[in-house]
Amino acid sequence: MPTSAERGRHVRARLLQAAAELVAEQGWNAVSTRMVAERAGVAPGLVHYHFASLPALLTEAAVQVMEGVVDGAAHGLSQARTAAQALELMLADLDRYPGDDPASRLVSEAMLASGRDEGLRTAMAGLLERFRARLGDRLAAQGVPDPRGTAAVLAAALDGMMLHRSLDPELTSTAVAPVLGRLLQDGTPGTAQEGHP
Amino acid sequence: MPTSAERGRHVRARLLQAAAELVAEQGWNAVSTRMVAERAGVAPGLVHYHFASLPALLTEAAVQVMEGVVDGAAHGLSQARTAAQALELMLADLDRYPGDDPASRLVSEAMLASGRDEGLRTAMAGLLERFRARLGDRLAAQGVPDPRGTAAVLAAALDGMMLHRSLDPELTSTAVAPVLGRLLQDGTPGTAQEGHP
DNA sequence: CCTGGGTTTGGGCAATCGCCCAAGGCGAAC
DNA sequence: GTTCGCCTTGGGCGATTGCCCAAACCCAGG
Repeated sequence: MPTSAERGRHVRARLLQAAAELVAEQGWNAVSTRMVAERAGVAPGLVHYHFASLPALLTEAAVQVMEGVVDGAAHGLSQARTAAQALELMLADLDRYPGDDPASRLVSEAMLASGRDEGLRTAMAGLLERFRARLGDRLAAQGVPDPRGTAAVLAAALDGMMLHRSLDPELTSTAVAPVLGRLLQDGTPGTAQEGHP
Repeated sequence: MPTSAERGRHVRARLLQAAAELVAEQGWNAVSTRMVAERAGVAPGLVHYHFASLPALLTEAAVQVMEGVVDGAAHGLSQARTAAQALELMLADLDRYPGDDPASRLVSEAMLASGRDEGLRTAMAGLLERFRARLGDRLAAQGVPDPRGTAAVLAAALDGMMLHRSLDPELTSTAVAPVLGRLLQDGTPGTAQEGHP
């Protein structure tokens, strides 16, 4: 028999999940408290009992989902034994998040909303930094030149391709794999200029 | 002395510009007809005289701005004489659109809104295709391998870095230049796998 | 049985929303 | 001077918004 406090925590979790779904479907600032309550199957007033405000609910919901995405990608990455394998695993993630699925949209919506919400911005910057660090460590272990800078560019490229994919479904992982493979090669002196701080 | 039709066109143009500014500042679906009218300095009712609906106004405003961005970048690109120069020009554009400026935000907002607006989606897909084609032609003329695929990845990487830059200001053009430079080198057989359709 | 604290309900508040429309302003054509 | 057509105004419509709150509810502890 669950105590009332436990039932309350369950309702809170359902509100968070409903909020994450709706942000992905309707857009960050098209989500209303009543929509969230309806999808969660509770009365409208409950939203402001469990959360201080609507932005606070959306921010907590987005951060929760994105932590799962980053940790999932980083965990898969830790099993790679070569640079090519790491790239292959990252592109598998690109297929898991095609750009028009709920998780991808949630991330994109949060990225834009972070420009107007300071708390969300710092939370997301922390997540990005964590992902870069793990990816950079993996690249360094494989002897990739400038692992830290390469990780930053690679992370950005993945995010960008996620966005572009919804405009061009042919931007598949097999299409971009040979191009990105060049990123992981040794730099040929003279062609690439120096200057990374 | 401007005729009334000419004054009408001028008001229409002001509404478009006000809409573009507000989408960048407040987000796609946080813009209201009354906000646009106020910034344009006209009565609220005028919005629905010049435009069929609010989404129609926002879509036309966004497409207009993005055409300018793409044409500007493509035009600058056409002056490059080497692959390294082309990369340099593209990174200069990255500095022009740091990710938290009005134009960058407008593009990002439109990219997300395109998932919920069919007309906007096709318009943006056309713009992306146009930019890729020009970039691909330029890369092909410099002997870059797989110019078409490289252009697609490069365009996505630029968009992604634009987004990441607002989370990490240190992601400057000088930081990523040496990394991206490797993309333009000849592929070393054996390291990059085949498979581009 | 009763009391107390956490949870839940549903309605109320003022504000804002997209869209509409009757009415007026105003230069061009006659 | 009168008529015509485009442009413009400001208010009104019903619906929806975030947030609030009095009251009911539920269950464990005394």
